[in-house]
Amino acid sequence: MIYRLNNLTRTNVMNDQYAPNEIEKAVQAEWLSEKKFRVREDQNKKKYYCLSMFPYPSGKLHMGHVRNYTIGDVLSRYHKMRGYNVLQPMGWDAFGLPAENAAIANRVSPAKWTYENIKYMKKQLKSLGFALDWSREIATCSPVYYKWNQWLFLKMLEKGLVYKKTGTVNWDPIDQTVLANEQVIDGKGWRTGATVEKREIPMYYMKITSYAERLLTDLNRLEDWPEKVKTMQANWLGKSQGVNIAFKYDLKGVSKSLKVFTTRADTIMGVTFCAVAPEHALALYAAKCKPEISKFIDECREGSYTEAEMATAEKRGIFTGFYVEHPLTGRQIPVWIGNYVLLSYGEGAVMGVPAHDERDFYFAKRYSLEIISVIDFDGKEFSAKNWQTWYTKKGRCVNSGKYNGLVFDDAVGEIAKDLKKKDLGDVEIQWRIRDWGISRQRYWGTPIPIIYCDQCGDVPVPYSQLPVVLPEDCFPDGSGNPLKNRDDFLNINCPKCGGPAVRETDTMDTFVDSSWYPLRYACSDNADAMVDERVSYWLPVDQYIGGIEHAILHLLYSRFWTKVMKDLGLVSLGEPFSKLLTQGMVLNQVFSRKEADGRMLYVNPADVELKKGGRDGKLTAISKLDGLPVFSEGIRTMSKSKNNGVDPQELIDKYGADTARLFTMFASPPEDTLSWNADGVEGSFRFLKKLWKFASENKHLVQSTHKHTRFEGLEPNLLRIRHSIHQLLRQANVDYERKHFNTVVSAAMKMLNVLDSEIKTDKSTNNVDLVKKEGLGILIRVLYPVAPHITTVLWRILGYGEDLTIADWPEVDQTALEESDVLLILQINGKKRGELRVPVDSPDKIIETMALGSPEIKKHLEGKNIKKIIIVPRRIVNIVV
RNA sequence: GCCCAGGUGGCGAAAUCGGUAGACGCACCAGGUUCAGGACCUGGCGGUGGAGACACUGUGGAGGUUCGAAUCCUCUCCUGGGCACCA
Repeated sequence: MIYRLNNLTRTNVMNDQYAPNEIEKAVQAEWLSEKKFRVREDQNKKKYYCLSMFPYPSGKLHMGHVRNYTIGDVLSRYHKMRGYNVLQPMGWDAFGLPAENAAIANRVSPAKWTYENIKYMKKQLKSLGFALDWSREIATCSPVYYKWNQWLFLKMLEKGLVYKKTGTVNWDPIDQTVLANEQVIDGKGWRTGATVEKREIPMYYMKITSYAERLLTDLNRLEDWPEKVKTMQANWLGKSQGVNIAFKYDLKGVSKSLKVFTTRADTIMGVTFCAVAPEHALALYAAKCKPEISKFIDECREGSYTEAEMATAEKRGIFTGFYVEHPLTGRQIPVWIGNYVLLSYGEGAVMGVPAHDERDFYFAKRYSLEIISVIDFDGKEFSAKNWQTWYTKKGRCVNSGKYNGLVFDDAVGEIAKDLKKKDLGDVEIQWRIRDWGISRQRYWGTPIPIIYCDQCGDVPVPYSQLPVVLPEDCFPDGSGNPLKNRDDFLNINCPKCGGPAVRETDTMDTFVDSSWYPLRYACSDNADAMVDERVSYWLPVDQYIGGIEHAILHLLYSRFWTKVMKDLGLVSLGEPFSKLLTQGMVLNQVFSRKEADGRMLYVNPADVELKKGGRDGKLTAISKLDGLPVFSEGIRTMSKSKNNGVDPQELIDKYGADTARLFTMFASPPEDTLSWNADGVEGSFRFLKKLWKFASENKHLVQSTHKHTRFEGLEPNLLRIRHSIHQLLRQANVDYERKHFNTVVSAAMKMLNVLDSEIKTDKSTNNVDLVKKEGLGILIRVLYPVAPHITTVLWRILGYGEDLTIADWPEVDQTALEESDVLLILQINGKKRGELRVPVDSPDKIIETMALGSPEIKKHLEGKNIKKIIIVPRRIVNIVV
């Protein structure tokens, strides 16, 4: 039977116990049938676009989702009550690797797996009662969505913002396939165990580097972004001013130069070697005649290419046999190949100054290269034996000829000037960020709209032929992209010459999908354009909410795409997100075991039992599934790959959505990391039960008290109660604004405590009812954004009003906050020694006298001289002795 | 390795500003209530000493600034996030 909210008669439901599942079904049914959260543009209202990062449809919701979407829902409902026109949409980041992994594991097509997951997770989201406008739902794997990925790709290609070059990937030599970083474990392929190699393949790139300056300066416009995120992005962009320097050399009689970039040109006289990346042309040339160099380069190819890997790997090198000429001294400088030099940073070469760079120092020590100190640190002794952290500090030049005595800025200036005169260098701005490689050698993604023709080369798919539709019935098996075997997809006539041609089989990075979905929600029903005028009403997003793990990549790519769309005249928007809330990760234990075939097995913590074993009583973890031991890997963010997610369904089934939401909000402030532990749920459930009981015991109130709202002549205890309620309301307001929902919940709990226990002791008078009615009305509204179902029912049944979703937010009554006296803390030397209640605004002189006269203070003052007395108004009297 | 955060009772946490550390909950303990309960009520609850009033001590660790520090500064340890193909 479907429970209808309007069928709940005013008396009988309140006689029952709190039954969350029935209440929630009824309330949700009404929200659905009345389309409560569907919104349209309304120029008369302030808009509030509240967006939570859309989920990857991995199968089930996990607690991270519940947390994320509850935060968004709380903010949406709060702002709606504050009078905003609120848009809160939802959709699916539906392309990606896990669908292919599922296909490998279960022989189900990624499409089927994805759509089934979406269906289930949508049901879960609905059961949590989020105020979502489902009419705008999008899934990035749908052709009506990804068509516009392809469309914009082609536009960017026209503008020169997309280009092709080679890039490095992880190559599994056995499966003959490209691996994601996640699929490389300790340098080995996840399925084959083969040592992974770096391989250069052609890829498409988006020119994010030409937007670097704007991405950096516009960070200043993002006033309501966390500082930490802006810092991380600025560091990622990595603007640095330095000097590019050319080291000349002769190759078979041809004069060439090795170009390096340095931020420490002041140390140029300390250069004792140069190092190039293993893929550098000079290295490859050297390898031609020396097999040991060739072998070294091959060894460098082993392992994945991630920055973390490169930075932690042992620094190794080999001499190329070449020398280059120092641009200022003319000295011959040996050129080495270094496994720590990145081809993609600058031109793949660095100058080595072992005395003032830690990495160069250890490299020089290892290969017995010369170490020359050229910086003086206020006379501190330099030693070529052991590294000191101060060697990298800036100081005055020494051992540097004409530059001796110059400080950093002057030295760099002079050196750059001299290099420029010789045409061997100049000051230069360098960025850390690299162009965005978007090609993926995978099936489940947006097809890149390019056709290869023997006659015409790379030909863009004509706009009229978009979208290039991805066949949905492929089954990846882990050994490469199945599109390569789909002749119906592959073979096509060249749009230019009409001759036989083949399609590109690479698909796009899924970060492309998520770079513009916030815009699409404004106009998801428009089949004829990527965006339309509704975007200018809803965007920018007023509040974006998502995990801190997206602080850099997703948010940066999204900012980049928005700027590109602006430059293409599609939107007038400069930045997509006005305010950002970065949710802390939800963590849980990770348990794993290495299987006999070398693969990692992850066991969900719910399936792990901790047993005290052996004589030492040590805890061992046993998998309940097979009775065998598993090992703790510590606590990590909940993820599918580590199998440590917690399915919220059990919680919802047992306690209801309101409790799940309330508990999640109460557990900690949104920005904090949260280690999952469901122990406190009972308390949240108990609170809602207590609220229900209190309301049902007092259901007579609302009808019985007459409408007047005058609170004059209240008894002192009732004045105190009103004081507490309004103080708590004020606190809750502050906490809603600063998004500390845990203390909003505790304010609501305190309100109920105040109303329940303090009034209980009084005889019921008209005044008591008046104060209770007001207090409960405030409590219901304060709690509504967090626990919308129970409050919706109480609001209507108690007769406060029909529709809580649009009720007015309660106002703080300033007169209720007035106080006649205040409690001061008495301290001696900052240590609490007593308390003193004084009338508000007592003069300092009187407070002083009273404080000195208090018995506790007298006792502690014996035999001591008072030096001074500090009075902090309304707080503290500190006597310094 | 580099960049960014965070460390407060047995546990989650609170403390808009540098001004009573531990609000609000969980767990636990004591008592009550109930035929029963995955129910409810009352009280206690950082540590040490003390019968008690109370005293000392206490916000990862070590220093510092201040009348006063969880909060500011320096160093250090630990934990988490990111490091460009997980999303």
